[in-house]
Amino acid sequence: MGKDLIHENLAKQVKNKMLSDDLLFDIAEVFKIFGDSTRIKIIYALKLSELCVSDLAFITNSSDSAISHQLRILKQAKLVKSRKEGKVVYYSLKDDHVIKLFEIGCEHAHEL
Amino acid sequence: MGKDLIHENLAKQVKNKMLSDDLLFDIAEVFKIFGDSTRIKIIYALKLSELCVSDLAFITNSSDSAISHQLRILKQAKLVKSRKEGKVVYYSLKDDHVIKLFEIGCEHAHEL
DNA sequence: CTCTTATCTGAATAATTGTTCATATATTTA
DNA sequence: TAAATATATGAACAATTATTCAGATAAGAG
Repeated sequence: MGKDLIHENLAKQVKNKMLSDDLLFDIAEVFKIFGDSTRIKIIYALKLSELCVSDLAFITNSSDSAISHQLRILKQAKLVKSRKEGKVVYYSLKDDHVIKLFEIGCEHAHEL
Repeated sequence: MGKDLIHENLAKQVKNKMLSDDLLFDIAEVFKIFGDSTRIKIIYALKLSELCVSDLAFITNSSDSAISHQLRILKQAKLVKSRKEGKVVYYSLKDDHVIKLFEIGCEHAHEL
């Protein structure tokens, strides 16, 4: 027999309706990407304009290296895309989802 | 003189338009809360129904203690609220912002 | 070709964080 | 009052992660 459940029926019903662990994990992963100050700064900056690594380093007061690392993470998460022009790599937001997510997070933060 | 900037005007313009560090930090904090599998499971479960600690522990296959810790974090972040009825504490989502954020994150995760 | 510049990368470090375990608090029941 | 139950809490531990530093690529300039 299982543990005593206070609201057995309700709890089992909810458990049956739960999304798959894989999907829930992926959802958490998306949010994790947004959950870092440096990356949020990058996202907000890219919301304003396409920018290269050293621009972003200047804008966010970070090192080129730190920004490059974070851009790799953002790119792997398919939140930004890049194009190369000579020595310079230009980054921009991949789609409107990113902007929507940012804006709703922003609204919530305002309501603190 | 400052560092050489590749796109001096553009970078300075964007930097001037940046949100305050405090606000950007708060935005990142909101997302950080969503960026954990256990908490995402809790949020999704509470989207379906008001639930108590042990219900959530059962639903998420976690210990009561782990859930209690996470609920404290969610409550401090003003994402959930609680009411006490005897020995039992019932948790629910605080507002629709939480649901909206979850759903957009969900959409993006689907598009992987 | 050589030098400089822009970006990237890997390893090391420091800091943060989620879970567990033991225990505490609060409330109901016997 | 004493026992049982639901939840909360603090410390310790393990795992993850962001940054730095040194150095590696890649591309243009001289």
